[in-house]
Amino acid sequence: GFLLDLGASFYSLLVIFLIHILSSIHFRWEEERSTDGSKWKFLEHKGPVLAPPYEPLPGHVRFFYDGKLLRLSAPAEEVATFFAKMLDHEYTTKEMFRKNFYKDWRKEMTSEEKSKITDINKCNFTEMSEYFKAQSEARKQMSKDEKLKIKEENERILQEYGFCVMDNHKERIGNFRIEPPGLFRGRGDHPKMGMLKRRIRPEDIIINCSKDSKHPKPPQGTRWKEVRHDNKVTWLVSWTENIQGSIKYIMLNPSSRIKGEKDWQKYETARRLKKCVERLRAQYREDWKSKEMRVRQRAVALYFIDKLALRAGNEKEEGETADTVGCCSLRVEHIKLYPKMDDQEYVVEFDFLGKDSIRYYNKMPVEKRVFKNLQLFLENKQPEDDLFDRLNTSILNKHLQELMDGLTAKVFRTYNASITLQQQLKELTTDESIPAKILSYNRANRAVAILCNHQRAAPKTFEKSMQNLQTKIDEKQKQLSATRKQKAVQRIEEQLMKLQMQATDREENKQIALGTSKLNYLDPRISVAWVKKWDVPMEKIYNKTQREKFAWAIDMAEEDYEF
DNA sequence: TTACTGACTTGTTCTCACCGAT
DNA sequence: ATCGGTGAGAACAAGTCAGTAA
Repeated sequence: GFLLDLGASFYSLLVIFLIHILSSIHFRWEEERSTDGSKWKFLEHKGPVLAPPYEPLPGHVRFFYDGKLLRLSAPAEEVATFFAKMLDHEYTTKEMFRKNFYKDWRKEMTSEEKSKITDINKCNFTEMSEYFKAQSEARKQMSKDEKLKIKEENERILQEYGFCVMDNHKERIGNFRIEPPGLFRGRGDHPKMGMLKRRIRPEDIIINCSKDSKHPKPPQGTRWKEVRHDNKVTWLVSWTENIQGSIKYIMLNPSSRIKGEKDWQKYETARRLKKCVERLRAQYREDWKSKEMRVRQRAVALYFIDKLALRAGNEKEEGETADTVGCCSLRVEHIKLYPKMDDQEYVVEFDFLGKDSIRYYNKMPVEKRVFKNLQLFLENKQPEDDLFDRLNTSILNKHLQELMDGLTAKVFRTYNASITLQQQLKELTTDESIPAKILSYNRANRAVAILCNHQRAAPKTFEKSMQNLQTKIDEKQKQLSATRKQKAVQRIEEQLMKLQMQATDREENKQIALGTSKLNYLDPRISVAWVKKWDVPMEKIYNKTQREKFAWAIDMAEEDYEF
């Protein structure tokens, strides 16, 4: 037995070794990964591109306070220009925005300015605003030559700062420019809107690279805050932002090995969930009956996360951010229970602001047991109380971790999104023309976007662009009826059909955003397999950037791939 | 147990270059 | 040559989740 074991393990080792060699030739995302948690061995880069220094306004651009001309000091003027640039936005009229801006602006004023400027409503920024509008107009009017110059300069900067070397590969960096100073906007009803986002100096910046690399140089006469060599993290540059006090990073582009591998891993975790999801579902249904309140809450929350693809819902510090919630942080005021609604029983109505203050509104019939539990959770509570008062994301994720290695709340979103795409593609695709297939693909993608509540405001140009398409369709139809020759008829019919598909697609997509799910939730191998199976050109599904991001999947997946 | 930090993913919206129509 | 619509990419905000300190 011992010898047999030895023999068997020798052969399996050999096989693993051979596979390893073969794959390392073709797939850099399958190169050796270390087990000690280090993310790289060698990292060299040129550091960030800093925001350009402030250029004072020309003398003829004036600022008026209470109708009188007032010359501002450079620091006060700079902050004033941030406001002036936003004058056309609705939010500069919001009380909170103006209040926060004014408070931070005053900090930049000289004592003389402070004593003169006492009321933001008496400030007149219109000349500044007009000046910036004229500037951007002038930029548009530049000659071809001038534009080319700028383009070449940008390209040069990209070549110099936009790449790094990580281990044996030259990799594209994601955001190598430091965010310029400006006024913080925030999304939704944000308590900090209008605050000054300060300029980031070299002294604020931490550089991360390997010891044996050529370290990036700070600009003449300055120094970095720190240069460290931490290969347990993937970022190249970091700094602390002053609005929330959080850390911002410069990291690699999604096309990089390190991001691609992580992405792959994410979908592999979701596929492992697929294998045990029925067991987990049986488990939480059982837990609805538990005698422990915390277990029941956990089970109902998990049911929502699974069924409705809700986010986990961490607690947030009050007053620091917009008031938004996810599953675990739902409050009593966010749901309504209807024992009967129309012809359905036990309906739960959800109405709350989720991530980015996007509204989530849904009515869903639930099982009686869930309904009864929800009634129980609501007992003796005020609207602003937590629905799940015995639960938070940490408790939930610890529980999930016990059920499956690597399982967290967000894996359910990935799993449900990907499995939905696969099912929908199977259901919707028919062996018709390419445009018809693409419509089917987009419809499958749409089903996922709806599940994940990826809405968008209908584009401003929507009606117009629908009209344009319709005009084209009408013309094509006329052209068709005017054509006699068989060959030509067929060609025009095809063109017409393509336009009609496009119109349907656009119409159905009016308020749905496909991008987020495509980029973050759908296992790209499903799409790659579909493309191969139905002979659809890859470019119809993924543009250049997406093909780069999903290069690993394009290489890996064959037409028989199953999520 | 809770608070807090750090690293990383996910999200919307803005901007601008490109391209076809006029 | 110019114009306007459009898609891609940039910008940057806002989540998730693990780890550590209090």
